[in-house]
Amino acid sequence: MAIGRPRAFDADRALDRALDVFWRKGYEGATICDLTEAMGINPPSLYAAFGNKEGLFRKALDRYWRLRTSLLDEALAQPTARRVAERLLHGWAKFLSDPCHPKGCLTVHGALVSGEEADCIRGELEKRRATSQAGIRERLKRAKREGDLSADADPPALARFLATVMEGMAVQAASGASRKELDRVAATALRAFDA
Amino acid sequence: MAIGRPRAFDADRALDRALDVFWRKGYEGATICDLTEAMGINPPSLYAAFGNKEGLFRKALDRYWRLRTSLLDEALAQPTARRVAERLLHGWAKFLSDPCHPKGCLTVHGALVSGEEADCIRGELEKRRATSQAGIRERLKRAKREGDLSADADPPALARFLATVMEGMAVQAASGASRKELDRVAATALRAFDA
DNA sequence: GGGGTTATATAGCAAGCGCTACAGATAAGG
DNA sequence: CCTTATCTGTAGCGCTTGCTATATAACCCC
Repeated sequence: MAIGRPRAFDADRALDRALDVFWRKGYEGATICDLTEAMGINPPSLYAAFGNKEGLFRKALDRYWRLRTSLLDEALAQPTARRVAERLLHGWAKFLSDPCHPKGCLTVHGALVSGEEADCIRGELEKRRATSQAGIRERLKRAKREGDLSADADPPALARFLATVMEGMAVQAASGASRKELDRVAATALRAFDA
Repeated sequence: MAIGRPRAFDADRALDRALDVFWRKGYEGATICDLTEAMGINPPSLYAAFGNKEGLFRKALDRYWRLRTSLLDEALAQPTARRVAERLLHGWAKFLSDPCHPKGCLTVHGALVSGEEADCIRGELEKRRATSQAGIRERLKRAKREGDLSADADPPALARFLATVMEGMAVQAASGASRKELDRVAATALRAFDA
């Protein structure tokens, strides 16, 4: 055990609470007061454990990203491009409307608008979304090489399309769209694969 | 001419400047200082002319909405559902990447995240996006009645799909997507109509 | 020119922001 | 026990926010 007075809260649990607040309010919308209240601690404990607001956000983002990445990986592991797209969009619909956590997508919420001080956060989120899109693109390239995607298909364009639909679905979810409505959007988008 | 000292600035021009700031920074990201600087006036002039920050935003939003509505109306006036969707998405791609104004869509930017005080703004923007979607839906219903949309088509689902793609495109545009990339997304989305 | 009315510029308010100094509390090592 | 090290709670710092009190300037009507 480390020397000194031990911390009186569970850092992982506190991080989950912080993620919930950021998820609902965005990076700038979440105040230190909101966060400490949700985490059940006082400001000095927060700063001692996580550095500052940006550090806390980055650690919470890592937790969020694990959720999102597992979703993505599961989809990319499907055997065909069509199955990948299906799993991606319908899994996303389920995720966005899951009652266990706030509606919408943290990276989309936080990435759009900000005062100047949050520019680096916006950059970070943009980077992560680009990474996701690149993962889909590479998977579709492979599908084309393997022949389960037609020879005249355009993997980068398809990947961007899927990423765009997912981002749009996040906006819809944040505006109150239901699971059923999101699934219908997903099904409609998938028709672009059948054409 | 009204009695009293005349105002020394053009309210319409000032409103355009304010719109530009809100468009780039969002409702909360735009400070009174940003706004007054861009508008070339001092705070008391702003408050005398527009009430408060929220009032200024609503008036700027009305200007923005005129741009967006004219785009929508032009698309909805096309003779067939397919042509409507084409015009909608490609017009939107052009709009989002127009170098004459900031990238992205004001209603999407402002609508996602906020501190509590901006809740009513978020509600207003949600309402406007819902209105747009409803306009598309009604046009597609008409197309179905008129027979240029197949009998098994689902106008509400198609309208939601189009709105979702448009919102996703706004996110992409805000993240730096080019006109060409957005047009390719639009083209891919349109394949859902051909299926 | 004087009175009334409205805009302007300066300057600063109260409130909320992210963050921290400080003192007290709780542990380990001696 | 005392010392050292770390965490906790209170209280408040400096700064920015949206907004405004006040005094002055510019216009119309008489």
